[in-house]
Amino acid sequence: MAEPLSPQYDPHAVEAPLYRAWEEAGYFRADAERVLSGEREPYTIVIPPPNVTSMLHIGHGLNNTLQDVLIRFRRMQGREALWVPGTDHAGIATQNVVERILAKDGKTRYDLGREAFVERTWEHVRATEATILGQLRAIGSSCDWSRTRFTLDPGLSRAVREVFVRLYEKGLVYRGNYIINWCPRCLTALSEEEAEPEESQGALYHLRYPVVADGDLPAGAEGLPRLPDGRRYIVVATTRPETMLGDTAVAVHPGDERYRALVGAMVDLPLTGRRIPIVADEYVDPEFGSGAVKITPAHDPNDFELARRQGLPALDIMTPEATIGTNAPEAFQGLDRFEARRAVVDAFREAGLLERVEAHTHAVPHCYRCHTVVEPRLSDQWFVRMKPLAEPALAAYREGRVRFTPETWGKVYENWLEGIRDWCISRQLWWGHRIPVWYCRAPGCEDVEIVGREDPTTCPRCGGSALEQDPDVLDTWFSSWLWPFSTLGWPDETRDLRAFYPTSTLVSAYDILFFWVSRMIMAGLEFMGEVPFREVYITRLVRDHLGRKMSKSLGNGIDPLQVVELFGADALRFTLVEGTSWTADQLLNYQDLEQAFAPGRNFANKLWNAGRFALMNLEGDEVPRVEDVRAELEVADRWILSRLNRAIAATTAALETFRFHEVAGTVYHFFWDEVADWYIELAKSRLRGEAGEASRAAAQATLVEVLDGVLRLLHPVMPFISEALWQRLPSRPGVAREPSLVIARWPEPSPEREDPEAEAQLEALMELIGTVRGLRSEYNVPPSAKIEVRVGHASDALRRALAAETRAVQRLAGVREVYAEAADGAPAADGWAGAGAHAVLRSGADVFIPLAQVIDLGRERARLEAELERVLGQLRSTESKLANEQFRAKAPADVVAKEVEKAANLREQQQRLARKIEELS
RNA sequence: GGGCGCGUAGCUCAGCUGGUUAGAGCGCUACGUUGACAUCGUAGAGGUCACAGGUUCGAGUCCUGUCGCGCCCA
Repeated sequence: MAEPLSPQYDPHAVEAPLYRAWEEAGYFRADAERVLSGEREPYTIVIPPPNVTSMLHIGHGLNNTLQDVLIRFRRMQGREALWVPGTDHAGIATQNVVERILAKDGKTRYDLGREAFVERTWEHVRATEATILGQLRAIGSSCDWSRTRFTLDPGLSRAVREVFVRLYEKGLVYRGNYIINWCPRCLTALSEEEAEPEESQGALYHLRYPVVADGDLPAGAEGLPRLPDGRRYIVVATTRPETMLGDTAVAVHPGDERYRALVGAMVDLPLTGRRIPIVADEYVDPEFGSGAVKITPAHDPNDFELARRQGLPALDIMTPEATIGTNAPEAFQGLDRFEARRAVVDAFREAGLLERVEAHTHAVPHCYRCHTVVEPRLSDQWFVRMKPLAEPALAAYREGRVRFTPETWGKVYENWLEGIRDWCISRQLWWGHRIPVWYCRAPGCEDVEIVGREDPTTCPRCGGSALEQDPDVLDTWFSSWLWPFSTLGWPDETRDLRAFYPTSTLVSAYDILFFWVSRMIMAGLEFMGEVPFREVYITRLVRDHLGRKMSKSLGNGIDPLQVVELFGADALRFTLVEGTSWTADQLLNYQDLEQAFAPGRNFANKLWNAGRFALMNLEGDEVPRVEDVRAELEVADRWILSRLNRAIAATTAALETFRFHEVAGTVYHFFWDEVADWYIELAKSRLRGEAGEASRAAAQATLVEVLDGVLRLLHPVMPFISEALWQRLPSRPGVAREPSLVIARWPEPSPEREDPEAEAQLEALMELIGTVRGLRSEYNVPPSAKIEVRVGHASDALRRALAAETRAVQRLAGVREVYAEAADGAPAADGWAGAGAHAVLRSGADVFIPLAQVIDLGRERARLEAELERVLGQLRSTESKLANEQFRAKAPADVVAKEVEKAANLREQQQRLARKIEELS
């Protein structure tokens, strides 16, 4: 060993150099040839490309750690593992960020102009992209960096264009004047998914619209209430009174008796001098408010639909900035929509037309990027017809070609697809994929749309060259939905595409299930004819300790790099993996990183020290293989090898079923509770050579074998420390060794190492040691005082374990001498005479510790009586089960047998305890 | 309004197809510098598994309802 290891694990000394070495060795690079030749089965993950807006947060830390766990696991299993990394240009978000930077110098994007602004954005993006990829490396992500992609790369841009053209040609992309979600701050259209509803406390305003009575009162108006001036009026309720300036009708339900006769009549729309009709439509809920609703087609999606059905005009009264525009009365023009609301309400009140105002909570849509209240707006936009794409995506799920874990997300996916609406894909932004559509400006060619794979130069109708490209760009998700195949080279038929598509697993948080996951499935089926991935693992979100979403504005985020800095990447990863739940978001305290991440750091330190101890005891020796010392293996050796077998099986099963919490927990407990707490302790004297060379060699062989196994199991979760320790393990003659854990073989359980007998022996031994320690503690026997222990009625297992591990028992329980009753029942030395502490073990054995000086007979009796009470309680419950004929008749035989055995065991314990109590009386 | 999920120890959470008087980490208490580790060790306290019914030989686990919390969709 070159130099002694420090007693404290220092992740910084280990992580960066190891990562560099792995990368240089090319371990993360996948080879399509090995797949195409049939040599290896592929395992592919495409990263959910982080936005290039800024650095990664802890949620990315979780998501990418889980991907790395999977990819490392499969790589070790011998799959051709490809993890495709990359980033997303994030249209609105990135443009916003750069605009904010410009704003600091008092500039807007218009000051720069489109070209310069885009150039400026590229600068920003190049910097953040590098930061992000660096962060992924820092947490240990084993991505194939040679395949790094960006959604605006030329190749991916070509894919976007190809897809647009194909969908256009199929009639699935269309342009139209529809109502869309508009962000008046970002000044762009948003998709349905990008408008996030938020509960907010608003008001329901009940407004009076006078019915027009030129001469005769219209039929049906007789029952209506009157204004002081005698006019009849109808009441409409709205949460957005300012939109009344754009009303073009009042609607009632056709079956509503109150208004039936009024349909076709006109009302005077207050403040505007306009007259609008009363129409009937099924959409109106007669139970809501007065049963009459105002219709504002240009500013409400439902009203828009109704207006189309009814052939009503739409009157747009707002500017793109959501101030009142020129279609509204002059008095309101220029007011912001919220100012206008107050002004309209005031005007109604003054005119005696405000019936009442009541508090009303409702969901108001907000821009998912800047949180401005979204304004439904009528405008020309590009859409994708989604129904034809959704149907195959539904079928793929229902036929099991794509599976969700946890499977409850499948239902959410299904639900969304069933109610899918067309997707608005145009954005009034500068940053993104320019829409590949040109319009001819020549007279008579106004309706010409030129859509093609190549930029057009002339108009196909007039042959002129007065062409103008659509100024808008495409929704970012219109490029990311192609990610699983565009990153592999599509639309070219590349070898990568053939080798690695469909990918294997997608890991994504639930908040982008609709935005991204579902759409990728649709795109995969449409353009590749196959699902983009076989399985989807949906992660929960990381929140702060108060359950709040982490956000910049709250300042409650956690920077993964800071965690790496403080505790190491392995500690970060372990904490995240261990804390992963299928059903609950993960809470982490940003104010107390120590509390949040210490478990991972402590575990790393424990690993380090156990490894350090082992290495100190192996140094300079040629350690044999376990197979070569089989005859010398002692019970502890056989026990830990058997336990290793179980850990291998459990870890593998947990990884295969995405039970990440169990992956971490299994390795943690096996290592800490069994290897460190028991095996190493049991083996210490042997490793020192106190039990002879053969015993020492057997312990060394076992120790190396167990460390080798557990480090392999640990590697996907804690790649750095596992590799650091594994590299230092001594090589064994006849054992071929991979150059790195990254590409080392994943362990498999070997049936011949299963050893229930050894497990039984160790279980009995651990119980005995635990009991003795408990009694010492009970009577405050100082750690330095060596005591005597007498064991009676020991089971075979315990007797053998005691014989084999006398020295260990002495050390671990602070025992001078253990006297075990012989197999033939001959009493242990001095029998049970004198004052002392008594116990009865589950294994049926009696324990007696002579403690004449410290024992308190009354206390001892009370303790045993409490113990007896506990045993009796269990015995009662067991016996009542057995006394129940239904139980005997209906419960499975093995369950009954277990209860019978348990009862016998408990009865034995009960008798022993009773006898001891009697002896003390 | 429709749908999904959660409520288990002071805190964060396990508990997979119903079958040990319910577990872990952190925190807490007592003791401990035993040559791997005080980022540690040993022992311990701490829970009517939200509540009420039901199914079952048997319910933290399945069903129904109630209360509380959260999310998604309209």
